[in-house]
Amino acid sequence: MARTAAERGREVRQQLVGAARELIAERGWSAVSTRMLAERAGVAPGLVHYHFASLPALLTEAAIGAMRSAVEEIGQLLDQAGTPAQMLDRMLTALEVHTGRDPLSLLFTETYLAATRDDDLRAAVSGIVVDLRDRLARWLGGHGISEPERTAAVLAAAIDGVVLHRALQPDLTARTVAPILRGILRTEGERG
Amino acid sequence: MARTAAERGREVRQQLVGAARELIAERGWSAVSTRMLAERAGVAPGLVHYHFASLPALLTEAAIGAMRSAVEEIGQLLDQAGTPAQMLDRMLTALEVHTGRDPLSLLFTETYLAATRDDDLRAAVSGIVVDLRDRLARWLGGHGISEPERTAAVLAAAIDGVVLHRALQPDLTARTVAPILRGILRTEGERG
DNA sequence: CTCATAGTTGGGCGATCGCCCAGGGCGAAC
DNA sequence: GTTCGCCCTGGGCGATCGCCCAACTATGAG
Repeated sequence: MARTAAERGREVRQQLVGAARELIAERGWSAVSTRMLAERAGVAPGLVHYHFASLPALLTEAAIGAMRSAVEEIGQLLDQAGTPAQMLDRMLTALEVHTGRDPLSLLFTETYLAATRDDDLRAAVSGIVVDLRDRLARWLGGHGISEPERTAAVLAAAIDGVVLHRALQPDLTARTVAPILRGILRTEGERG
Repeated sequence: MARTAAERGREVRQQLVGAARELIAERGWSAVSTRMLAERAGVAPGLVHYHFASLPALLTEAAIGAMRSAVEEIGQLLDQAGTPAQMLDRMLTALEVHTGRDPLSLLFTETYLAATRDDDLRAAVSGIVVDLRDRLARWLGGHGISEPERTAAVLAAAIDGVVLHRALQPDLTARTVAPILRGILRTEGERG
């Protein structure tokens, strides 16, 4: 088949993925319908099931893709940071954009929840989280933090928790959280 | 009206609330239907709209009630704990029951998300979280912890984050988390 | 006993759901 | 110029949705 038609096809597919990311955040994972997706993407309703095997398949692809991109961004942030305290500050500053009610935050939390009800999604999300945790642990270990694996796990969870709470408590800013959360990072010499 | 009939009515209403708590956790907030609720509660479908103004009203009452009970339990836990470290241990031990995929954990996270899309629910949830945060802050302040308000906010968020992550990472046990999270608790003398 | 009232029943309303599919458009291959 | 194959259209399928309501039961008040 032709370049142009195939290209338009790819573009439609990508627009559906983008619409899915928006709508999962706006309405919630299980409240997204095929017709809503088509309208948001500006395409005919039938196209959803042409490009994707099912509605869950589209939602899963959209969510997993977004999570992979986010982990990649955090990975770059790690490479640029010098000290652990600086890393935490940059991480929280980057998080400042996410009010907890922004599309990306909500998409992530929705995906966590949906993953508890879908085996394929759970495996994919779990893999991504483990990947991030391991990268974070390696970085922490290389910068003198004791118990890097457990610290990385708790730090990742705490940050997600802050985003979750921030949706309801807007005063939970990076500036507020950073000094407290820094207590998690203990160097080898210190004693907790 | 009679005692017995009124009592049976109250009982039916309570069974619907209980069914709502189960089903929100199992299927997700927006995937709970009136017919599912009636079947789970063992009552006729029409009763849902006899006892409750709407489906969201039932879900909201169920979720808010569960959250209030949980906060009350944590309050009692605070009264019984001696030192901050002991309090954290007891809190995490109590949390051990919640695998992150248990009904209560999922109900809470579903409620957080639903609250971002419903003003009434958001106001109610926000009030409960603030209440818990304040009680925790008062306790921390009274036990020599510096910056009790911010510490309480971060601690509450971190614990919710751990529960969220535990749904996908079962190895995130209380034993693993406690020593790291303890770093958040700094006494007045210490320097972060 | 009669009436009023609260609780209950089960089906019906229009709308929407996921998914499907017959058929049209259209550039590439030959 | 004909054929092929991919992309796309839009309506239809049965099921389910939230909500409603006329009719029925049961029980305390008069």
